[in-house]
Amino acid sequence: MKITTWNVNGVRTVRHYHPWSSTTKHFGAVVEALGADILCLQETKITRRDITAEYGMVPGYHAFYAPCRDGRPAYAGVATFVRQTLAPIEAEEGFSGLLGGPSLGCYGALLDRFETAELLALDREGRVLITDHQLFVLFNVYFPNDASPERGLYKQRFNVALATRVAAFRAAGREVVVVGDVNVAHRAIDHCDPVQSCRDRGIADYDALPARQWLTQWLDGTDGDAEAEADAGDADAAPKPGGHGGLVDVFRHFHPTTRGAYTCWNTLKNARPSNYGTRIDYVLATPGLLGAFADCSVDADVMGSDHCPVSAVMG
DNA sequence: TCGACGGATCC
DNA sequence: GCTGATGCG
DNA sequence: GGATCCGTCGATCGCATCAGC
Repeated sequence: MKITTWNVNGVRTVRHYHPWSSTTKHFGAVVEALGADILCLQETKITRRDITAEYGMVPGYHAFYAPCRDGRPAYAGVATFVRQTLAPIEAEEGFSGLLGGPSLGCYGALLDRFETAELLALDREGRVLITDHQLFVLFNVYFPNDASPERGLYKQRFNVALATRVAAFRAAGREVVVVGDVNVAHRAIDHCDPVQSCRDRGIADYDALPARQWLTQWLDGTDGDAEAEADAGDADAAPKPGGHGGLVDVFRHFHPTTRGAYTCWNTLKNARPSNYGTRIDYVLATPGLLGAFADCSVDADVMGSDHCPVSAVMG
């Protein structure tokens, strides 16, 4: 089974580009050509009104959309396509449970630690879809960009809130996969020019950026969510299935030293031909699932966006 | 990224 | 319809 | 003096939408 994540920068534009520009006229053909069993798209930039049959009824797949709900039609939005032969048990739009529609439960400390108004503000930009695939719960996430200080703060709050929901599933014994555009180049190896990045961000060390520190802590399992804190007092306890111990960056697990494996290139700088990019799109999984994965790859030959797809194969 | 520019260094 | 501006990354 | 190197700085694109004509 193949899981693919791709920030498409507009779901209605991908079919115009290589490798399907000349042969592919229909969005469904692009989905089929990608060959994923579960396809997670970010930055769909489409409103519910504009989801025509071409985008909403893809042959062979169930389609789930979470558009931006704050009034901006061309902003953010995620979509998950699941091959009908492995239909999810249930799907949830957003992560807060406050957007209405079906719910997967398992909110843990979320509503205790966040005011409803803030949760809604974090969840109404169309950044999260959750699907239950029995073996695991899948989060399709478009994490916020932190270009301005205000958005940096928003990103930090979003990260904590989302991690809290993930932790709630894990505390209930569920395995979890989180895929999407994390908008963080985790380590220096994930950045084409770490020195320039430090200059741009006004930091002395590459790891000093708050979003990078947060990702490190999330992967280490020391991100301070409520369930993790509860477990911390029980240090001798053996790790339980779906329990803590962080998340695994599946690409780095299989390719720990590969350099230049970037997933995003700045269009302003025409940076893709020279591979002047960053690795900010990830497949993250609970350690209990690691044995189920066979590989994870960066599909840099697929054009049509400033990002390329990342695929993980199970079984 | 690219180019332009300025300062430091070398012979 | 076309054009230019805007918001976003 | 003249050539070269290195660090810094600034400009750059593409998509979706909307206002105005």
